[in-house]
Amino acid sequence: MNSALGEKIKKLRKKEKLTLDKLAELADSSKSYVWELENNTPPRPSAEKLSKIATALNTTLEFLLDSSGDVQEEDATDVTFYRNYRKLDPVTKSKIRKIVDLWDDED
Amino acid sequence: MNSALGEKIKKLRKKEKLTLDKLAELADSSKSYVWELENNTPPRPSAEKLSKIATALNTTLEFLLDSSGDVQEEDATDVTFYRNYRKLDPVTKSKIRKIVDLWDDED
DNA sequence: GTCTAATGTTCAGTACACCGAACAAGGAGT
DNA sequence: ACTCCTTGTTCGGTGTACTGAACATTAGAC
Repeated sequence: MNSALGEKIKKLRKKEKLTLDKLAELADSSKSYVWELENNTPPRPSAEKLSKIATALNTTLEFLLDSSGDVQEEDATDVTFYRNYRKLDPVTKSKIRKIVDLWDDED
Repeated sequence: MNSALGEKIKKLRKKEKLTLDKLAELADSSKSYVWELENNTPPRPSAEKLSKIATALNTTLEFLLDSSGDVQEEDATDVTFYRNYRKLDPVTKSKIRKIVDLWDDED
């Protein structure tokens, strides 16, 4: 079904210059399974495993699962941005949201 | 391990006034399994299932998996905000990021 | 070319995800 | 009380996630 997942993982792993073994270690997994993820793509991998793999690859689970296109060049920055944003207090958040809404409207 | 996951799902489901059956249907699952998720908490549920459940509950997988505290009151808005943000073009994104960084610095 | 070390691939086995269907417990009527 | 309907719970079975260890391949070094 989701053969894109494997491609993404492999691509990101290469980008980070990690071996199967190393990624497996970082993600608390086994290299054999990481290999299967990249090539055979098991139908329903666990959220925990994928989540660990995602953080090891500096991306998010949501990105890995998203069936939409690639992009990913600035994915890492987007992720950290969101992490920072979420830690802000509600008031600041809403201020930011308003600003973004302005940009979002023109079109 | 993660008994918080079950609690979160149950809480959110009640909040959305959904029955086990309804949530299962929305999330393409079975009520028996949703029940297990809420009570027995299986050790490694699949990312896909949890992801569908997350969207059915208007939250994100990351939030469900996060072992940190609750918050969640404005989780829904945060989520949609991030979804909107990601669709913006890189230039606009970086402008916004700069703005947020300003707020992030005071502390 | 050979040797070695690192990386990648395969395979068999155990534990569990996930489902359908049966069963139990409310709850609202009468 | 009893009936009906909705919701929640239990249980057995099938397929597969995930692992460790064996095996294969590649890449240097000599």
